[in-house]
Amino acid sequence: MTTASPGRRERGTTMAKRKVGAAPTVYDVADAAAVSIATVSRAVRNPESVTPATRERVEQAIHELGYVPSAPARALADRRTGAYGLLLPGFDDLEDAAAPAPSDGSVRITDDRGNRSPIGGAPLYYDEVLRGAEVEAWRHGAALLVAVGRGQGHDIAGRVDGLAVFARTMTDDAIARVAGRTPVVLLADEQAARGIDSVSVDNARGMRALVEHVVGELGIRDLAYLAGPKDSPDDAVRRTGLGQALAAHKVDSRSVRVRHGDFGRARAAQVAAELIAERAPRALVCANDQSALGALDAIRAAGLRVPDDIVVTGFDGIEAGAYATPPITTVRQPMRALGGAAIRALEARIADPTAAPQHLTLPVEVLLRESCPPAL
Amino acid sequence: MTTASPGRRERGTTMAKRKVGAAPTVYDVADAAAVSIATVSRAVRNPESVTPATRERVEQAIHELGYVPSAPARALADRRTGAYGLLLPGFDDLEDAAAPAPSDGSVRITDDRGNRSPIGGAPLYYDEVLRGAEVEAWRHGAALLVAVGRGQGHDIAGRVDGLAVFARTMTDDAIARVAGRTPVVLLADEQAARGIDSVSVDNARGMRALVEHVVGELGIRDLAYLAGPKDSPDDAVRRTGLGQALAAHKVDSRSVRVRHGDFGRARAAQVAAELIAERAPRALVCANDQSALGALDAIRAAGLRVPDDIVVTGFDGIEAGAYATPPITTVRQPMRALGGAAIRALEARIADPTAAPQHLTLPVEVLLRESCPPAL
DNA sequence: TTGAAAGCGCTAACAA
DNA sequence: TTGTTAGCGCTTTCAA
Repeated sequence: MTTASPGRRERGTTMAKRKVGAAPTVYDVADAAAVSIATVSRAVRNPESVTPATRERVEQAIHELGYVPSAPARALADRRTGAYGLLLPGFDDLEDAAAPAPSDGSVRITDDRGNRSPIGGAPLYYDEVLRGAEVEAWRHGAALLVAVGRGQGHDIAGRVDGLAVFARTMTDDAIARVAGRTPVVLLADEQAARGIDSVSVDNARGMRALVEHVVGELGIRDLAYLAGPKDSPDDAVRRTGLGQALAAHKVDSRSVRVRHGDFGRARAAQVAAELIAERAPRALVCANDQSALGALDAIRAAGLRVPDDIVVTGFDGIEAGAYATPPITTVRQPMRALGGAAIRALEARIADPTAAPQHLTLPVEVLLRESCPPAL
Repeated sequence: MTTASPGRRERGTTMAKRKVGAAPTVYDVADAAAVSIATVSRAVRNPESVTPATRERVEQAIHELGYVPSAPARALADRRTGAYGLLLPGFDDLEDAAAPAPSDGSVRITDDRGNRSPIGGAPLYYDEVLRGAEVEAWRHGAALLVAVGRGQGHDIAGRVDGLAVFARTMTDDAIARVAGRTPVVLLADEQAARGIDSVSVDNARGMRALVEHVVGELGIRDLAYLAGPKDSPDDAVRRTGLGQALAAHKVDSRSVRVRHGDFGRARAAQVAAELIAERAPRALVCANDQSALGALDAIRAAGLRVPDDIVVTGFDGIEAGAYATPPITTVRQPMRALGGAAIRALEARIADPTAAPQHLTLPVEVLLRESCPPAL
């Protein structure tokens, strides 16, 4: 090292020249305000700890230089990043962001009749959770890092003070590893009996309340259930709620025909059509809204009316359900609240690392819409 | 400072005891593998630069300790954070994430008939952009930080290597300030004539192609336009496209009645009803999908059929449009691609800070659905 | 109230 | 190939 190397020592001198183009640092502010870097730090973090005059000078310098504190430097010194991570499940169609295809003036025209390019309902759900989490993080002065699950989740573990992970986006193993290093909260995982904090939604009670409405209020006892995939935990808990409602009203659960779909609209339409061909139930309870949309298709195709001939219910509260014809009665999940609660759980865990694992269950809400008749 | 202070010097000794509970660092790995911290760093960053034997030992130690590099430390040394920021517009209803309302066993039942609790279509749009951005960031080994616009955007400027900002989420002033410190790309801002990079979508051409289909292919010359708010830039460019299509087919644009809505479904239904009461057009071109949904409501209420009596078109490609009855012909925005392109623009800007401002316009796609009859 | 200086965990010269 | 060491920009004792 020869001469003009701008080592830390030299930066403090009033003569130090700031490298042009580089972002201003505390040293630059300190120089400009003729104080030490410690004072700059104090003026920023704890304005009361410096005299008004000094504070004024520092603020002035900060403004003139356009100084913004370096988050990494702060994080290193603080030993906390001030950021939380949210790990979303990945979908299979993540490739199309790659195609830049700049405009050459032509506009592609696609015949989408028959709905060949479906859009899932799931993204909206995650988006809402994300917003809830972001807002809550912001309230705590923290930022939110998002990642789409690619098994590991490892890559962002070193970037955050805590990680909220959606059920089934990481292997249990990977979760255990990460949880050993940083606080983790499991989202929407009702099976979360492990020693890890979790926040989920009361699927079972939601379905129970919905079906109790159909059976109790509407007096319908001839039901069918359009289920999700056989291995879906979500479907399982919803079905539990269904069973409870039936039991509460002394409806023999064996009288309820159950058919499995895949949570998708198209498959649901097929399954519902078969069910109706066999014999139309008075009410068709669907495991999710997408399935209910499919059921609507099948019922319409069969020349029957909703809710006059068949009452239909969904689950989730997706947008398309509200816009369907008729709008679908459903159970809305508290998506924003879920995201917010996840961040709060992380904060709590950081505040008390030794507390027993917390498992929070958020309440859902039944939304009555036109696919059910008004209470009799 | 007295004795056992684990200063940096001492950490390197083989006897250094790691503070329990704290995340392991390069020093811990170095101790365990009996190498220097530089070697650990090399083994991690550039495995080829160490001998296989050393690499093996280091990897072993890393695995045993569960070591994950500290992103802040890396960022500080590298002078880059390895993260990009995405600033989303905030909605007005951001407060409900606060209500935790833990389950007390009750489930609220709300009568939502008449769709009193609408969900906007916008979130899906942003969610898709977000995913596109996340995937692209991940491809580049970077993380994605999201923030919901609160005017400043200042808070995350120090956390990222570049910031993608949606139009109208920050004041021009704030953008200029941030842009002075870190690369910024404006999203979906077709007015972006400033010296800042931008990526937007070809709204005008999309609308033009859509209307050319209606006029040219379907031979409809009796149109009405259901516009958005009078001050909406999005609406303005779409209307430009409309005008171009009309001109191309020699339809007098004064013959096209224009009514302003607010991009929302309810208002659109009112406006469309008035329009129809006056005189039903053969085709109703709507400024966005939500408006088209409202138009559908009004047309149905008027006892008319779509597309037999009136052809309806939307814009955006939201999910609900595909699920409407009938499904709505629309222009789909390349949302994922938009997010991906934003990140790529940021990378390009970082690679060459002095290049002239880039303005990229992505092509859209027309989706023909049942609200338009098949080409004659 | 202010300043000096150590140290947060890592990278990258430079030396060996 | 490996080790030593000087920072990266900030916070925080400790002294003055």
